[in-house]
Amino acid sequence: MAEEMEQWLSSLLRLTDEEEKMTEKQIKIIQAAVDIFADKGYASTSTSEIAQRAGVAEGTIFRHYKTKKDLLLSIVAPVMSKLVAPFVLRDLHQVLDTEYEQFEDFLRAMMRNRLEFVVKHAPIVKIMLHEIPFHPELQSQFKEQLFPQVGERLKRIITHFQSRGDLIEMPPFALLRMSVSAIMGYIFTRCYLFPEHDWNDEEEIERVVNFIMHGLAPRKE
Amino acid sequence: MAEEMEQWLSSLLRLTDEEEKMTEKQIKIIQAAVDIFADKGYASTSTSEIAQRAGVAEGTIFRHYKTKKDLLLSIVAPVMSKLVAPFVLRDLHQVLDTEYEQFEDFLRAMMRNRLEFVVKHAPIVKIMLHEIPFHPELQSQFKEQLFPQVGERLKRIITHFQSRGDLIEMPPFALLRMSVSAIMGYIFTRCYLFPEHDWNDEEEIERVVNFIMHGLAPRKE
DNA sequence: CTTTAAAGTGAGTAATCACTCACTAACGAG
DNA sequence: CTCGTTAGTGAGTGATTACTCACTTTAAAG
Repeated sequence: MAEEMEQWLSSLLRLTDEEEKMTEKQIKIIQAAVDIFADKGYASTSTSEIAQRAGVAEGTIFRHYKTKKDLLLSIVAPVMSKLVAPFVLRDLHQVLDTEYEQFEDFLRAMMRNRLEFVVKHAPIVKIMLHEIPFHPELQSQFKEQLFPQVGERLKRIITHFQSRGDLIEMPPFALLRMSVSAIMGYIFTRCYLFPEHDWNDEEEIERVVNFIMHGLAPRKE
Repeated sequence: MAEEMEQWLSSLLRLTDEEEKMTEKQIKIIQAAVDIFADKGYASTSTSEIAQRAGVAEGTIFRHYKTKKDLLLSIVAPVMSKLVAPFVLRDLHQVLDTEYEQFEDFLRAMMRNRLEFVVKHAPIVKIMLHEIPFHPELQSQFKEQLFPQVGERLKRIITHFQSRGDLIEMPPFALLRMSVSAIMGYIFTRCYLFPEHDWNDEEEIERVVNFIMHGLAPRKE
């Protein structure tokens, strides 16, 4: 448990330096693993296939990663942290509680930012989504570490705008859920359902933001 | 291909009679498979484990299902069809193009109806969501058979209310996407993210419907 | 150059995999 | 009762699995 916590903290802290002190072959291994995991799923990918694709002996994989699951976690855990990093880092300049004058500015920035991230790391995010339900280590990282912090933080932001009269009276969790649904709905459709479609991101972001703003505005009269 | 089509049609037609001419042991096999598939995922479930949980010899599984994948498909395919059946059956009395006077009545009915279905078949829907990306047979059933029909049908419904001036001017696909996002967002949160939470479905449905109606209403002034 | 530790190798291993097959049991039709 | 078909069995099979280990190669420091 202490080891997991340490691992998670370290992966959070090194946000910039990726593939830092990795061997050439180790990078090849990661690339091959990401490719095949995303394509066939973790459980039906064999270490021999990864080694083959990476142009490496099978033993080399186990020199760097104790087990196959270790390889998976070393791929997924950092991205999982980074995916929610903007919500958990207190001193991040981009998204701070009071930085945005209007809720819609906050929404726009957040949606642009996270969409960009998912587009960039699409295969790993796909692996993440598929494997979280089956690996207790990832589940606990999500349910115990990430969600409470992120949820609390977002709830405070929403309550802020709500108390200003910008949002309808409603339990903050429900407001949060509907906002996130609308945003994730687009990101998911855009990146996983129809990645080939010729999307106009700015236009769609505007639509979603307007949808949320009108849908959650205080009811007039 | 013809065989698949036949299989899919037949599974669509027998909407009522489930476990019709199944042996006791065959039912046990299906139940065990659903349990373990939902729990550990298809790929990391062994046929021997299914047999053990079902209290059956391993050979019995292969008497009824040619392969392990055959077992999966016989579980997932029918539910996949039924999940979208209300949208594809032309003569279904519950949800017809012109039956609902208001768009919000349509939304309410649809959301209630599909939520009930997902609650009822939660484990199989979970299996479905996880396995669709990795099995071309399921993918094609979704992308080529189900989605075009359902999408077209829903688009027509939306266009209908749009032309009446009930919905904002916007590409129907975008309207559809945002409506579905909001609805699925709740169903997903309710059934998979926090199934333990004490949900008040009627209240939440009302929230989501209002969210959609206000978010997609024609802009005043 | 020498030393040393880490990186890389690939044959080997026990376990497990999906699946087969020769066989028995059950059971309704004639 | 007899026959034929289907349901059910479980030991057996070859392939594949994640992982090990004794070994070689690489490379940087002294």
